[in-house]
Amino acid sequence: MTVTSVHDPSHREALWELEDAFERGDLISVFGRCTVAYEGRAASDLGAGDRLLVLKPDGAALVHTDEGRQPVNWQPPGSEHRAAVRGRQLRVRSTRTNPDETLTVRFSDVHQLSAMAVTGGRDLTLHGSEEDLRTRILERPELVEPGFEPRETERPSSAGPMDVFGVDAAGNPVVVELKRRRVGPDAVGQLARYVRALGEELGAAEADPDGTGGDGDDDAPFVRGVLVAPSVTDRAAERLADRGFDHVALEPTPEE
Amino acid sequence: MTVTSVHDPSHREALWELEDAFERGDLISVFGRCTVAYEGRAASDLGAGDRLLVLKPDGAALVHTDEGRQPVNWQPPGSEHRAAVRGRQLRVRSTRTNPDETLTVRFSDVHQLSAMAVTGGRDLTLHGSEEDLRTRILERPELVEPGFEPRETERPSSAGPMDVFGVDAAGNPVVVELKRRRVGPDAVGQLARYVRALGEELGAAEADPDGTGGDGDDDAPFVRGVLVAPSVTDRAAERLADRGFDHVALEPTPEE
DNA sequence: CCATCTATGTCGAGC
DNA sequence: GCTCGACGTAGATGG
Repeated sequence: MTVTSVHDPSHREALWELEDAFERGDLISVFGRCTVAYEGRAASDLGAGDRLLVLKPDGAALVHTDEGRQPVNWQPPGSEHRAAVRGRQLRVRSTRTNPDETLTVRFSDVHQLSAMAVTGGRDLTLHGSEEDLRTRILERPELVEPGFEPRETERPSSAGPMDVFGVDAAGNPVVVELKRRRVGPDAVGQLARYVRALGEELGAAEADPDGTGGDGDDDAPFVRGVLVAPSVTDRAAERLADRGFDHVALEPTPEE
Repeated sequence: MTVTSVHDPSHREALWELEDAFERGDLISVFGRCTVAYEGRAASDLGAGDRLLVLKPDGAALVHTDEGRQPVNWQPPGSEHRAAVRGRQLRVRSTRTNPDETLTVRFSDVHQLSAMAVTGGRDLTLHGSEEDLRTRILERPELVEPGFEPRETERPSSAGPMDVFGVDAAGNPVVVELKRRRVGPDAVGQLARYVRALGEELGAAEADPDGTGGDGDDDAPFVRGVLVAPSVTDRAAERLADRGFDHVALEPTPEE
């Protein structure tokens, strides 16, 4: 069987099982009454209570209570687990370096300990990401606006690579920033940096406060900024308006 | 006993145990071979493999593999768990609304199922946080610089509340931004927004590129910006220099 | 409920 | 190794 499990073990029994499981590289879960101490980037102490300790063969350690998605205490992958019996307690300690951090779980009672050898099945495929949004726009540029022509993705600039670079129906350069979900003002700032960088590179006017457009008399092209996202916060909308940028409401995947 | 646990249960046995545990409000862990499907803000599929499913009475659900601190799939607190036998599979589904999200775990084999009633012990005390840093500075203002006098914490401004507001030995207003660890350029931008907001409010010059100081002839006070953090990245240092701000190297807790 | 900010964020990519 | 930006970020706090 791939799973070993003991119910209400003595500390010494639990220690044997833990050390065997460490040796085998098992995924381990321990129910029990414990205190938890953490010392590292910060420091914390947690009084006695019933909790679930998960120990992974890659060094990750998680202490979960009955609430929250987040563990109440943890140690990242790359740590080293050790266990020992200290007096009336079973001590499980997970340490790592860089930064130096230690997580110590002291069990007064171990109610249940299980360990499972884990095999395969790490092929997670996530849909609806920013890449899906880019694909969607490259396949159907008119979703951005009629006449839009993508020219380049991840186009380099002094402000970093812009998501999509293209031209509009009038031939103006367009910087498109993609966000897979509702965005705040930070995304507008990011878009503004790309637009400014491209404007400087092309020797163009960055903005057009008069609203007279850049396709007129002067030769310098007017660089437009378009933010593609499902929606924007109020403050982001303000900043878009300030900068003269456009917002296109678009989901990373088609509705239904 | 506060813990129930079954080894290699039939799907029907596992279903009974799950429903009892839901009823009791237990913290549940399930080892088994399963596929995972998520549909909501994004969507994902995960092929068959051995994993650990954790179900919490507050509605949180976590699917953990043998690697990583993060669950490979999850559902936040506030979701509702349901279980059913569907053909040759035990299906555990966790759903929530706003946004509509569904996590479905289909077990072909359940190796081990445990459930524990959890009581008390949620009194986590965390040290070394940003609040500790503020406390430290208010108690010993000279750590910022000789003659510094804190006047207000969380002082409101049009750019939001600033961590600490005070005056320096020369009487210049000082905005102090606190960070508990090494910071990047974003923190400088935040500080700059506060300094500008305060400058506009006081009708003062925001910056002093000439380095002539603001304690001289003109009446308008010169608003200084000080970033207190253990250290800063190179790019952050550049931006600090550009803006004429100061950096004070300080840990949230005294060394040793 | 929405908007903003912090985090022992975690995680992955680029340098 | 460090830095930077994204995340189904989570979680807390204030309007």
